[in-house]
Amino acid sequence: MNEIPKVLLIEDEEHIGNGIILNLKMEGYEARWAQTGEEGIQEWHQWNPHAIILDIMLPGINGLKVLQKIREQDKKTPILILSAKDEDQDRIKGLRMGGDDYLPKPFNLEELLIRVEKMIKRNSKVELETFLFGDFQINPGDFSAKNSQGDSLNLTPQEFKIIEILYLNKGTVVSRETLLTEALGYKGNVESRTIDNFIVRLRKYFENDPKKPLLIRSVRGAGYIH
Amino acid sequence: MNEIPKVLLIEDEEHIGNGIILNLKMEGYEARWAQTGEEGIQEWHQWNPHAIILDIMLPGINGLKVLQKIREQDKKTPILILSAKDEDQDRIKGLRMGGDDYLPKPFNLEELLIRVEKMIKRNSKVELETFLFGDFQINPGDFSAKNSQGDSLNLTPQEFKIIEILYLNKGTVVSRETLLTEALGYKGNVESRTIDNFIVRLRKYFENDPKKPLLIRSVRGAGYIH
DNA sequence: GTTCGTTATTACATTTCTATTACAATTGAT
DNA sequence: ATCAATTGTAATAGAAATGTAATAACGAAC
Repeated sequence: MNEIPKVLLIEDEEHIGNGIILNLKMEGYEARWAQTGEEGIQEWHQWNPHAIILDIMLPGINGLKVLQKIREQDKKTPILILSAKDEDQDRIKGLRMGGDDYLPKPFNLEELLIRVEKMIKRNSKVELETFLFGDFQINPGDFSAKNSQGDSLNLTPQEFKIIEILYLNKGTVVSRETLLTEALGYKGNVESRTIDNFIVRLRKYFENDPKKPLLIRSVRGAGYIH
Repeated sequence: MNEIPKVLLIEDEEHIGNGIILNLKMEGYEARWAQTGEEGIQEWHQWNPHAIILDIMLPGINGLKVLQKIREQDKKTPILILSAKDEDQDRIKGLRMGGDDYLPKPFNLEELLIRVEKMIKRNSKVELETFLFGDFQINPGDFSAKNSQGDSLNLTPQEFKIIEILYLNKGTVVSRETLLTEALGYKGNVESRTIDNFIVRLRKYFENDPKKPLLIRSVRGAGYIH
């Protein structure tokens, strides 16, 4: 449910493809690689990526054809065109046919990544700021959390609020009472194990060893600290 | 927002400026020309254009400074950077600082115009084009939907509006309230199952297994996400 | 005004989340 | 080591959000 941006690369050359895919993944994208136009069209349709990097020079079906085919049905997904030719007319043709951006080969990898990032950003509403809790990236938009291993889970609203408060008070102890009143709109009766139970659950989610918690530690007589 | 798009050019060189302004006007834009950075910032502030073409090499205040200044206050208006230098690092710096596109001089005028057009288009989300929702092609003209199996159905206006909003917010959660107010001009009373009922119907249309929805998922406590 | 298709409301079922309870385990003071 | 206080945990009751059907209200076309 968490939306890591998905990027589809359509490129036939082995070493270029490997390099791009590797870097996309290092930037935190989900990346797939289609080595032919047909494969690319199929992946686009089935996988529905957030952005496409398309090499114009492909064996078999031509890159511009692929572009055309995709644009017939899908005007939205941004497409970055790669090409060995830097001729004005090629560039113009590519852009006219629905490419969103154009990068001539050889290209600078950093620039490619920036352009991909920009394409994706401008196409998706600005998301709420995610934050890091342990090695989980927390997304306040949909209460989802994802780590680098690809584990993914959805928090409930209350679970999220507790995490958020702990995060906002990182390094200082937060009392049960604060958590009860701030996270859940609570009135009296602080003598309950409600928060403890949430903490148990959250530790199961986020701690490597829930029995020896590192992220959410108890401070006897005071509360919890992150 | 059905006005003529306004384009601001910030460029010191006489003949280049004349050429661009002339062509922008021929394309049907309203175009203004600022010959210095200061003037450009002032025009941007007062005139509020839909897009800005900015030459990095300016006398007096530096072009990157102008970019920075504008971006401090305005993250949205697309800015196309012109530069005599085609160095990777300049390009990357310009993009990093908030430029939306980059065109090295000398540039092809037609390409400039296409890029400006694209910047403006993607910034104003007016879509009367068909779009893909799941494996259904949605046609905003008549609210019809078709998939590759040849199934075809007609949405009602409200159903379409909801689909459209979900589509335009792909990847982010849309609250019931938003759907209620945006899909139909709704006032109060968000405590209604109206939206849920629409969602039920839409899932029956579009989901393979409406009981395990993939296209329109619920996010408890938040809304729906596509 | 009647009919038909669409949208809104209501009531209730279902699912999921939260709060409570009872008790176990741990901690720190003595 | 013992004891009291505190924290951890499982089971489960209770609450809240969502799913769904039935039906009422509405509005356009006739």
